[in-house]
Amino acid sequence: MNSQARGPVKRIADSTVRRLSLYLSFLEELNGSGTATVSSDVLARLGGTTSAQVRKDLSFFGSFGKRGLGYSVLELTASLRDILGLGRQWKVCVVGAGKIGVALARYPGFTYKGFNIVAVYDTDIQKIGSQWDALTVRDVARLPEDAIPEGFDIGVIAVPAEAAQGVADLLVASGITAIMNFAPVQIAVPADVIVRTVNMALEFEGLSFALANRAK
Amino acid sequence: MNSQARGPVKRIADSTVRRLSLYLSFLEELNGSGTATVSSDVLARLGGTTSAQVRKDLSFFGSFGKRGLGYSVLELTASLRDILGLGRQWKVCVVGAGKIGVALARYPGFTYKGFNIVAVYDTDIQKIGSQWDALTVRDVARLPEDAIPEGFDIGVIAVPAEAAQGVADLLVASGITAIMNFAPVQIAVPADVIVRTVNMALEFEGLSFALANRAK
DNA sequence: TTATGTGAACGCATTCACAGCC
DNA sequence: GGCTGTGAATGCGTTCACATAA
Repeated sequence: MNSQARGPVKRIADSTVRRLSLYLSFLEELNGSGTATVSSDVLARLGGTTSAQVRKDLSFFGSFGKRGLGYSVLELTASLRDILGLGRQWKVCVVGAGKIGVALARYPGFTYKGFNIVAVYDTDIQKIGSQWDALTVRDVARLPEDAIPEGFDIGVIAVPAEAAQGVADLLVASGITAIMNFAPVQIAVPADVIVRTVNMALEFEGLSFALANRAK
Repeated sequence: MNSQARGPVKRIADSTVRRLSLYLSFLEELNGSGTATVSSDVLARLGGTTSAQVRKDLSFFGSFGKRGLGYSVLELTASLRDILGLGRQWKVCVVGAGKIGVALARYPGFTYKGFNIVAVYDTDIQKIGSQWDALTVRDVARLPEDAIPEGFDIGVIAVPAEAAQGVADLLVASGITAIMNFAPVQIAVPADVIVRTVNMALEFEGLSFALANRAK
């Protein structure tokens, strides 16, 4: 098989996808510093893993390197962007015009990576109509009628835990099939809807566990 | 072996710790609704896993249930809080008085879970001295001299990517051995320092991958 | 010689299945 | 009878080791 094969044949592990994202960020940095070529060994060191792991991760998607030489930084960057679906723009709508939404919108490289926040919704009558950078906060009741014409790809849940499931139901009913959930609860959705939950409480509790159980 | 054993004998998988945190959140909700007893099966359904998984997760730390009956919600809550190191208060200092720091400080249940933000630092002369809820933003240069007397347990990195490694070095030099990193870069620290990185870009790229590669 | 690509071996997390106790 | 606790079996991600190509 020669380079540029695409489309995973078997299911790809989450851990692999996370590492691919990491490799991409390193490649973009290397690009900036004018490096033309990298080896799996260098990428491994940057990512805290092994060269075999790097090569295996890439091998699921094709052959991108040259034996004896390594990988072209430019080409591998392009391949990874393609693999991760970053070759296109995703339209993101955010429900909940609070702190998390603001942090997201201003997150460095967010738009750059192809995630465009095109709409913001809230239930709070105080917030509806207010400006939010270039966007006007809309009434969440309008979400179902907006979703199709505006072509939202991803819905972000940035509301308190109690409201999260209701928002998820609304997103699903509006035809949105990919959800990023920042509320600290599990949400239930149909099998064909993709959900990822980022739960800061879990992260801190993991740190707490490590602290409490470390060898003194 | 009877109930209340403690201290993991073997290394515990990250995935296990995450699930324990999840179970705890369910238990707290059950507590609120006055439920006295749960089975591993109920916890499994809430967490999207299997009853065997729940029992196995708990078994690493002891025997907490009654055969034929299930688990006392109250007792298991207490045990999990203990296991996760949430029985005590952790003193947290945040470096970077930006959006993420604000989101953190106002995150529901953050203080409740035992994480107390006791200091905030920044390099920006504009921000130093300003009020940040009950706290005054301090000059990051003061961090090393504050760390020991104020007893910081955890340092939070909430600065841009470029500044993250420098802050990490400063935290380590100040004697802080547990770091929560919100900057979208890997940071290097000595082996005895615990680091957890929360990288929102990675989460979104994972969603993008799932979207791009899902069966149409 | 150097570094990739990959089948095979390995180790660990998950699942199974059932003995043990309420 | 119901549900826990756990050794054993399974499955899967990681690591190894080497054939392959520049």
